[in-house]
Amino acid sequence: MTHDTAPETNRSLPIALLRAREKVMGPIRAMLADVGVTEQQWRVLRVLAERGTLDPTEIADRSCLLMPSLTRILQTLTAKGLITREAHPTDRRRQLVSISAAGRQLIADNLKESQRLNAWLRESFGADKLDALLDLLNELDALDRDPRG
Amino acid sequence: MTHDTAPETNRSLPIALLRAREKVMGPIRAMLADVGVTEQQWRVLRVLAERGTLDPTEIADRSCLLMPSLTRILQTLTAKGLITREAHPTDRRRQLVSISAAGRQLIADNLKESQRLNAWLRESFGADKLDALLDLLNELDALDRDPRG
DNA sequence: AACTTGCAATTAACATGTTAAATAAAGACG
DNA sequence: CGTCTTTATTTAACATGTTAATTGCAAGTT
Repeated sequence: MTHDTAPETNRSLPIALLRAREKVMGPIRAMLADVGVTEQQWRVLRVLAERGTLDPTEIADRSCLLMPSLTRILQTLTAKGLITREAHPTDRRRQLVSISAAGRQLIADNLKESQRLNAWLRESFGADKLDALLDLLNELDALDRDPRG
Repeated sequence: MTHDTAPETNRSLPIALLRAREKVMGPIRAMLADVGVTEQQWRVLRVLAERGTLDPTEIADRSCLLMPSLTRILQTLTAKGLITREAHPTDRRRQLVSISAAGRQLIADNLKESQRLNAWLRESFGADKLDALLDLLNELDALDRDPRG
């Protein structure tokens, strides 16, 4: 039975990544839903809390969002009062985005639960396996050559 | 410096999964864009080609899509002539969905390129690491307990 | 200065993700 | 048989993903 078919979805990396992500994100989304922010909004807030004031391009890069999505998200976060935006002093094309006090508070309010979920994952899945998985994923992401050769 | 912050996004599993998925999907999306189907439509077609006639609920499960998304995708695929839908013989709530000849042809047309991309990944990333990664992802997905304990 | 090129951010258009509610039909049950 | 509960699918509403086009500004060139 070696006829020419596509690989089983079980061994398909894209789908395996999708399923794994769904497994991990479910509880996090549930937590965030209570506070009224989405997963992506949470990512943006965390990046801003970690790195301080940034321009949208760098936020997009660090939070793994495309610019069009980020544009809308920044509008939403501004409307919610969780971030502030100011003009760049020397380059009028750019903006500078910062997290607000309310934004920091939102993160603080959810930090413990977030850590609890992380801890559960580490225990449940195994710290060694989790680290191995993170290493493999980061290595995969580091592959920079294009598959068109 | 052990002040209480969220973990760096570098070691955040959700983001690592997202980045890895993006790395893998980029080339695949490029291939599919030439044919005019999206990644999700491609997943549905592949599941139908693998397993034959299925009802939407099982398609959703196997292709990792939510029912509302699948509803729209099935409409699109029907309009494109890539699938056919018929009423379930005994249960009028359900449908039976099958891939059409044109759908099979589309898969056949892209199978070689799809396999080439897979082969590139195996070589570039390493067959051993790829298998280890898939195993870890599947194990993670198999965790079924809820983190609310 | 006028022109060209490049970059940052937005907008547009369409597809999907996500949750909740609505529909319709099957099953259970008194 | 009629009612209640469950199941399969769809619809609604809003947020994001994705690609292409657009706008406003910066920088380089002649």
